[in-house]
Amino acid sequence: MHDPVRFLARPAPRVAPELLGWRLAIGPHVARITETEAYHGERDRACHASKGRTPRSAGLYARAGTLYVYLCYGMHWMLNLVCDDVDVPSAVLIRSIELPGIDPRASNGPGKVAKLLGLHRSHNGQHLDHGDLHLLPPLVPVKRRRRGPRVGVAYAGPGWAEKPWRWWEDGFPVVANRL
DNA sequence: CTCTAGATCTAT
DNA sequence: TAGATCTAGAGG
Repeated sequence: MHDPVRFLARPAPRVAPELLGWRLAIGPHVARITETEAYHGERDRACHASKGRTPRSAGLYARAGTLYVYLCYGMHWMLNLVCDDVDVPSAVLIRSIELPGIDPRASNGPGKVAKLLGLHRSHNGQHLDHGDLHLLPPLVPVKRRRRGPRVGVAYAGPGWAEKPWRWWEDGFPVVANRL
């Protein structure tokens, strides 16, 4: 099952751990995904769809393989790969990547990821099948998978803030959670 | 219309 | 630990 879109067409919490090791290709870059985070359903208080379908969250309800790219804190673009079926808001945030010749500490954070890959507003709503960003199956398998709570979602409250929906490859630098 | 908080990062 | 920088979404 190496068709990227079909691979993504499942709930984000199931896709996110398996997405480690897959590669993002755009222009001259081929980045290996080393950290992911899942957001799923309107009940997930950390998900942008927690307030229902709005102009911003609409993309989360699109078909698997759609890109959900949004501006965070007024200065960082976040790349999400939409998952699951149409009308089910579900997506995986790409938190860290590995790029040839680049220090892993320079590519460990969603803001850095988008910046390094040159992603911004115009990529929002694009689809993997028709845009300039492509998802390729793993070449180098993931050695060991680690799991923990999502970052920066304390506002989501009990039950959602601590949900261990973040995964990363052991050995790669991870951004510590803030309290 | 106004206001606030935010899926961050960097420098201090 | 604070400041940069901006916009979606809620409330009036």
